[in-house]
Amino acid sequence: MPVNIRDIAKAAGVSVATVSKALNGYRSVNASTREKVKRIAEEMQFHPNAAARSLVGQRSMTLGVFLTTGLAHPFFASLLGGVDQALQARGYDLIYLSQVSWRQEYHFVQHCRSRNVEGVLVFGFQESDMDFGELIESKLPAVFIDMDMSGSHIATISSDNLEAIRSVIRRLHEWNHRRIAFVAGQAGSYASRMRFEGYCEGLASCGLPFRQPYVMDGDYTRDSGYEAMKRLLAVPAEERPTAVICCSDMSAIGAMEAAIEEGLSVPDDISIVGFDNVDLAAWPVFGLTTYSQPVVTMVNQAVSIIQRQLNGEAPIERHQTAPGELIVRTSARKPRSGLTQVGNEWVWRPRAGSRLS
Amino acid sequence: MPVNIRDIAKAAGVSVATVSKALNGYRSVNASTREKVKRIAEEMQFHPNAAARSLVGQRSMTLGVFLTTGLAHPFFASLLGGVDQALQARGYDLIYLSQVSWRQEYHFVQHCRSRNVEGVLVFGFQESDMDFGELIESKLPAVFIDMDMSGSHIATISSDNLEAIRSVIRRLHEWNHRRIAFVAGQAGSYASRMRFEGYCEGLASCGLPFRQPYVMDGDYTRDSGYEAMKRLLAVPAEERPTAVICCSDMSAIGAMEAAIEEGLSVPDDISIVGFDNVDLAAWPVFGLTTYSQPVVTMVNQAVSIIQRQLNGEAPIERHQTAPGELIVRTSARKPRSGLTQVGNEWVWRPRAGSRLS
DNA sequence: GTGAAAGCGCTAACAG
DNA sequence: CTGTTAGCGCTTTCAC
Repeated sequence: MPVNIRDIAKAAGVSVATVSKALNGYRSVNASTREKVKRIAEEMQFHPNAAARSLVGQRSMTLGVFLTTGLAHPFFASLLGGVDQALQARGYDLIYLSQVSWRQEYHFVQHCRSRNVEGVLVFGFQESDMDFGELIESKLPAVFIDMDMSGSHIATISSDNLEAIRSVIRRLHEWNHRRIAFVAGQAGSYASRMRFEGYCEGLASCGLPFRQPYVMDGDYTRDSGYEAMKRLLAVPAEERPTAVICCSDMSAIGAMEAAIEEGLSVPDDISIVGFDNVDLAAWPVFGLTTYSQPVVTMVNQAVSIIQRQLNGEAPIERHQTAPGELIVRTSARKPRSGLTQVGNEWVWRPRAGSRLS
Repeated sequence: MPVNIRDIAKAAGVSVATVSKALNGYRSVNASTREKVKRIAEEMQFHPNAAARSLVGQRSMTLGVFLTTGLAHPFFASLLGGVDQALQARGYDLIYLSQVSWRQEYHFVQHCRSRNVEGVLVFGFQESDMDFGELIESKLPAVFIDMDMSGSHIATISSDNLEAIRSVIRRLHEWNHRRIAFVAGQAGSYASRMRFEGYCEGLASCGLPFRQPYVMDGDYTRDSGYEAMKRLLAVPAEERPTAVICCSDMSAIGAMEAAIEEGLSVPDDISIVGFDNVDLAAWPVFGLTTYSQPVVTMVNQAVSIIQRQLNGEAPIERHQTAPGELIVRTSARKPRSGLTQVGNEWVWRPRAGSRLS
């Protein structure tokens, strides 16, 4: 049923070799025959068989995407969407390699090879309990997004987590916050580690003391944010943080719920900052002030890296970083009240309860 | 680098044909040689080249997934996750065909052919402005999820939208609701149409009158739910609905926000029911009572249909339907107050405002 | 500038 | 039961 290269060779009165060359834009074929062939191919709706192509050459024009955490977290869904766009623009197709295929007995890398996948993009926050050794040792080009890996054919790309949190702290400091807490992401995840470093550096650069009780474990989920906030508030009012930075929007939302449940007003009593800027963050109920990751840029860089690797081009910047920006909504903002200067210090003042909206 | 069928033929001291047959479980090959070949293949970590395989036979072992709406809506993300699981279990790979590839000049169907995709799964609520004609006319097996299509190689599968809403209404009726409103999904989407029918039938079967002002347009988004509720409440208190059924969880959440903003308590003043049971619905802030779609069942049915079609098996049930269930949380439940019987009728009684949580 | 032919890795006749 | 062989649709030398 589908038309193949021989059909169009026949129609154009040339050989299959010429057709192939013409279609692939080789300069060795006469301009006029090239145009003719192209025109006929167009007319006959010819589309080369990808299997045949990848069988002979190496180019399968497919990239694999491996999501360690699945699609439940909206940020990764949006990353996947971005990857799709980037690939589409370059004529690549995307094959979705789920975490299910990551079984000891199966061999992820072999799967990629058998599919002639040209490279893989890996993201998700489940890093610690996965073994990427085989992938790293293989010569399969891979880009890890917001993960910390290294190997000869491996690159990583991330938003500038360090500077992100530093800038958030600077901003909070400008807004007179002096007691700033941090809710971490999944233990062992690179992003969380970097953001924690940014937290420490940010505090230092603003001359604020680091206080262990202001650092909470988490795992990027709503529930972890909720629990973290409950614990943060379980101290005398004057010791409570006035601002909390969370490693994800989901945990920030959980934190917000907990704060409100405790009768606090956000942001007047306590400011909350998220990370990612997922759709949810913009909902009026949440109005989350959050650090927006440059998804499109990151994803485009990732795909470019793989392409350059495949073309054997210039030495690759092993670790690339892209800047995002703080989106200020209502969960953290220049305070109108709540923080009061007492002597030399800004302190938190309990206020009447208020509503989410 | 990767080992091929010839390598293992050599190692096993047999011909490539024998290896191929052994590996594909043909009964015509001696049990002992079969085992031997399999063992060696295992040892040498042989994985057949998918391109070669799909070039010769028809089986590419890939299914395409076409998401008309992208991944922003969490329900579709979870459907995609389900598809992935189902495919994994059957040894299929999933190629993600985004809406971007749906350009007039490109030809979706050709793309599938060139990739030797064995069949496609289509879902998303953007039906009206897409032209599936080419796909339907092609002999490419396709299953539409919650969409209304027909054609010789086309099947559709959906949750039982009609009965879903009928059952919701029955339940609300048991809970003494008499004024039940409906917030539609995207105009022209099959699911929304069916659910509206269910709404009408449900009302009728409970002996409740249909009132046009209780039917609101929508498009499955939070914003549309919010706006719909605002309009529903813009009437004298005694005419307001006491329960609102929304065609998605997102719009239900928007509706909830609007109700609370108007000083109503959910569910004491007004009950809200969603559809889909996405993760968000279970969050305590929302506590959404919602109709849970049987994602796993639907997706498995969809994949099975395609497989049977490929195997030329039994006539296919053109339209399959799967039952879901109402998940009762707090946004709608057996009322504790708020609705009061006056004479023969239950009426809504304004109450003091309350909080989301 | 063009074409004949080899071959990518595999499966499916067909012979033996 | 096993092996030989002819392709699947394409790209790529290598002659002409």
